Amino acid sequence: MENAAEKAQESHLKLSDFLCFAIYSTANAVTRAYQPRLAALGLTYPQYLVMVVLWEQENQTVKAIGDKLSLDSGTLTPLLKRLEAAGLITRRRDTVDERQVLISLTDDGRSMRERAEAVPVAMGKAFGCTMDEAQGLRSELIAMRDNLVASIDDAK
Amino acid sequence: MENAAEKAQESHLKLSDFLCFAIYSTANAVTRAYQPRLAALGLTYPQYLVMVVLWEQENQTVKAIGDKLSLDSGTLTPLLKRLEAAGLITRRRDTVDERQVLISLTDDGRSMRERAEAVPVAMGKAFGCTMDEAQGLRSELIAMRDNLVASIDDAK
DNA sequence: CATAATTAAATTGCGTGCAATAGATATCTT
DNA sequence: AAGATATCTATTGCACGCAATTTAATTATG
Repeated sequence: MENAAEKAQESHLKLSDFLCFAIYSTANAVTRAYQPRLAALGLTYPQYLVMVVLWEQENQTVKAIGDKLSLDSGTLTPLLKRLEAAGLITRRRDTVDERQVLISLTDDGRSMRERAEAVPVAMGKAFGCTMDEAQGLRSELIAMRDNLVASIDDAK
Repeated sequence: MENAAEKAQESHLKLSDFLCFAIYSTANAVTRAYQPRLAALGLTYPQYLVMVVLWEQENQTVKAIGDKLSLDSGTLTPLLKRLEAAGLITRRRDTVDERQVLISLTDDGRSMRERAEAVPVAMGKAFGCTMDEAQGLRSELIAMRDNLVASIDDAK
């Protein structure tokens, strides 16, 4: 038989209670769920996110894309090279500030947007929740994410 | 100028994408936030999850751990080998059913639990939400994850 | 104006995730 | 009992994420 102290400890380390794990495993499921819907486009989920960002606004720097997606150049540089190799984007140095690399859409990349419209429709159904639930959940997650990010420097 | 149909598609596209992205970017932030808190233990976040599962119940098969964490042997086998190399677990074939590999804790792995108690406490603070909010969010995410997983086979 | 500090992107190295496959073992079917 | 089927783990290959470092270019500072 366990004593009270051990029970209290358990309540902290129970996997089933972990909000973190819920976020982690749901994110993995999101990536897996996107995969068959993106297969026709030949995109991975992170690549799709970059395309969404570029469909919203062309001609962005790597830095600007990274800020929007919270990804650094270590992740983006090879990913963008793959999108370039696939003929969807172009990469060129900014002539004004040569530290920067400007990412633009090719005609193929731009025209893919139409075919991509079906993806969020299918995913919306897959989530199986109402628009209101989705909005509520989204704003709670963003608030939590910002709290987490703010806490990281303190913990170092 | 866009017509009404295009606008409707766009707004629907953005909503569902943002929920997916909120989950995705929050999960990335979770991993980054755990990192400094797990550094003292020498664990990555997925490794920590495996240890939590084993602290709850010793002597589990790779399959059982994988079911609880929704990870397959392609992810777990190398991860478990690293935990073994770190002296935290042991791996041995089940003599009754030799397809299975049983994972157990070493004394070092078992005793790490005490030091790990501080981790969920620190993370709880980092999330910056009440227990009730966390529980509510957790159950919503799990429900959504299960919907997503169920939808994957349909989409293939 | 020189140089120190900052910024942007690329590179390196490591640890996931996961699809696809292989190999060994166990179970089912007839 | 024999062959087909299913299960479990390992392996291979690829694409992230991210810390740490490097290189090049820009800006700030004395």
